[in-house]
Amino acid sequence: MTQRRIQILDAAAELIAEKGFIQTSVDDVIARAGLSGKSHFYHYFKSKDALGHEVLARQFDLLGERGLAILSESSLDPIERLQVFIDSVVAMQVERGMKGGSPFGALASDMAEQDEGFRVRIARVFRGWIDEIAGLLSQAEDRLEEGTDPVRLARFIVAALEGATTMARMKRDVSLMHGVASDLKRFLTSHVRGSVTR
Amino acid sequence: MTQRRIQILDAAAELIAEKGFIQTSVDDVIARAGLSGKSHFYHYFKSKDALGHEVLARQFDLLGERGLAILSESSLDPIERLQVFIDSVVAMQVERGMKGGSPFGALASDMAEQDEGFRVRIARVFRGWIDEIAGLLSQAEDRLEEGTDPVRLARFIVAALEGATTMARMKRDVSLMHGVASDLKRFLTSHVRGSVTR
DNA sequence: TGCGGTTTGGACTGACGGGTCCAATATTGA
DNA sequence: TCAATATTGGACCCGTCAGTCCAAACCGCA
Repeated sequence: MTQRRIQILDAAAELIAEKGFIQTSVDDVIARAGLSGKSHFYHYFKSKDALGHEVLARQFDLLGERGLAILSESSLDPIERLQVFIDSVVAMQVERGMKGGSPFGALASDMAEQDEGFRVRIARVFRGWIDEIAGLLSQAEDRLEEGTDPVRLARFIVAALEGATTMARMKRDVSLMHGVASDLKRFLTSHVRGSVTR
Repeated sequence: MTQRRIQILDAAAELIAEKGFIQTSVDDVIARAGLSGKSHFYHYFKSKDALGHEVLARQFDLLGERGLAILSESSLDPIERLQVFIDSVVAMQVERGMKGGSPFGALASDMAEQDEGFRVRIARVFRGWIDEIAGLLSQAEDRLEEGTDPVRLARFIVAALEGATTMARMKRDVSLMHGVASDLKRFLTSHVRGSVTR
């Protein structure tokens, strides 16, 4: 029951990451999940869109968990944690062989165009990450250079990661991903008081 | 003849920017371009994919022109030009009311998934921008901080702009776009010798 | 063994989209 | 003016896909 739902969600997540939402047919999902018969699928999900929304929500949870695990690793100070976090986003993308969807943007960019509900949902996901990172930066606020706005810096970090992932995906270029990430970390430290900017 | 082709290309570019490539049907294009009858369309284009490729190439040319006009504005020094350029990317996105596709990435991210040819083409487009910007940075190499790699910096700039556009589109947030752009300019100047980093 | 319900398979429907075809209409040139 | 050629309109074909429906298989359970 719930078992099966998860099976379907996993299969769908994979396919959506590979081909995009529109390009993924319900039949594809069924095949990948190893069910046969559509009624089976429609027994668990109201519609393809409903599935999409759930995949997105789930993806967010999974990334959130993974991100949170790092972002709350208390043996490191907030700034270091953030750096490890950036590396882990890179690692996730490399893992997928540069093929998979970005953190969420590209994965879901066609979803966003599909209906307004998706767009709002994706926007919320971005917001979630930004908030998490901004929270971490705030923790280290006393170490930040005068006038550094945590939210703004968080936005920049997420934007750069998002863009790097999209570009790396298009160019199938792992080194690009690494390059941007390390520049980003340097950018981050340049906002930290007393650290050597280069 | 060529006139009509351009009409079709313009219509298609609009629609693709709004809805994505897959979501745009040939009938949509025909309606927007004011033709009636499909044969008319197929008289000018071999297939929908062929149209897509041409739109992409054209978009690149148009952006290239616009970008080049700024990037070669000789009354400003290279670094200033680059800053104006960043602003103009922002302006383009704001113009489209945060709806349109990013410089190209999101606009075409579903294209990329559609067929390998698109992906390669989009990758080339990114490369074009990076090369242009890197060239400009090289011109000012003597003013850059020791050890700054123009290509790498150029990649970072393009990635950040790309990501900012995607995020801004999802969140329908103009200020995000501006924020990232100004942070990016600050990042840029931090690589220029003797400039005040903040 | 036989009766209730649930799970499963897969045929089917209807809409939509890409692409073709051909007939009608304009356009050219002699 | 007339025929040959280029342009136009739109009906049509075919494949795909979301979503429905029903019949068969499978389950307890008596």
